[in-house]
Amino acid sequence: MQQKLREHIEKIVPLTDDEFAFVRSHFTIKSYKKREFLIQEGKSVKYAYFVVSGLLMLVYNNESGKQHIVSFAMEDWWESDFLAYHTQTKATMSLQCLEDTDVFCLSLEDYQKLCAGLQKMEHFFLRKANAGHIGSQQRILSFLTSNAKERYEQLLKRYPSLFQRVPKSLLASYLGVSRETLSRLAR
Amino acid sequence: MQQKLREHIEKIVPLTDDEFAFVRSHFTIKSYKKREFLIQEGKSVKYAYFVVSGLLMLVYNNESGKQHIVSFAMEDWWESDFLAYHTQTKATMSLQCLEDTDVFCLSLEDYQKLCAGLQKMEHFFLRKANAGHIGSQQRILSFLTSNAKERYEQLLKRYPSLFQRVPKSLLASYLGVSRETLSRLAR
DNA sequence: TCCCCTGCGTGACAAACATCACAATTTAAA
DNA sequence: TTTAAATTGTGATGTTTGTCACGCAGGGGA
Repeated sequence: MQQKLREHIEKIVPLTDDEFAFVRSHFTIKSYKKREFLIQEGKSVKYAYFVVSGLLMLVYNNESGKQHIVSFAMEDWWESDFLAYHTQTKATMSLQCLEDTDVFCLSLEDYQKLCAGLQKMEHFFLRKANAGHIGSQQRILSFLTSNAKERYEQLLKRYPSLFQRVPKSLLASYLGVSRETLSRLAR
Repeated sequence: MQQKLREHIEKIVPLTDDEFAFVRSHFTIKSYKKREFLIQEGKSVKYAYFVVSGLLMLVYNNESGKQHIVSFAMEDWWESDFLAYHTQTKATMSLQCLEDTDVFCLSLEDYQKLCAGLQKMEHFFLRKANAGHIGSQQRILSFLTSNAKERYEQLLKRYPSLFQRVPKSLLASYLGVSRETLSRLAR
């Protein structure tokens, strides 16, 4: 499990054993069962999470109780309600397990200590944040340029494994269409 | 003009005069006229830009020539085709002036030198990247949760000045609706 | 001055999509 | 095993939005 984290970081910045020991000391490990919540709307957000195995969804529930999936987080992804995390405010979104999931947890304080104590890690997180920003912008672009069917096909192409792992109704909620429409598209 | 850049950075990390001189030495200044391009689709992306004054739009043109606005960049914003910039590939988007605009330009090489030479600046860019990521995620959320009219009202509320500064057809293109639909909504 | 281009509004119609209702099937829990 | 809940497909219908067409007003350049 440690190894997973180390390999992930070392794709961007190589670490000595001592450095990794330092990094490692800032994280805690937790395991969650399917349907459990890592973050609940309205509560404070203690951690950012690195997914070792399993699958999470980041969900926003609007006033009328409709759920909108902002993101799926699979193996090797970082996830949190980052707005609430960084500003230390209450979560507006929830982070929930779609499968049994193992994560590394990083508190904001440890995140800051880690960045301050090891420039490599600040660099690592900068790269991750840039990638996250770019990824979100691509998703915006797909909303601007593509209709439901095209967005569905893009998702299918990019994350084929999702179609085995999550119900179609959740994919619809990620794509921004009703489950009925998605069902009719997938033909 | 220098002062603008310094104040912007110092909102996040305080700098000594020497440090700012070091920072400053990595940037060049350019001025563009309305309708000029800072980045053109298909060409390489030399710089990330910090907007001192004026207004830019980041645009994606699809195969059929329809234009989609990914982002407006006003005073104090950083903008580029960040995917092409960071990966040193050809631009898939264009960055164009909507008003006469003054910018600081930062090449990727200078960006890397700046981050490596002054941890404060790596920290600064990390904060900016996180903010950018969070901002994009909010925009995704507005696509998921809101119809055209609601997105229009959110934009109106958040960036009221845009309505004086850019034609409605471009706002439509940012919101992901046709200019006709926007025209009918705004009543 | 005249003219052309841009921006904006609006009517008519078509396409995309949401919603409601119901049924069939699969999955999970008791 | 039995029962309840979750998942999926599909028809009918209404709403939202896009597309095409047209007219009008204002501003800048020849």
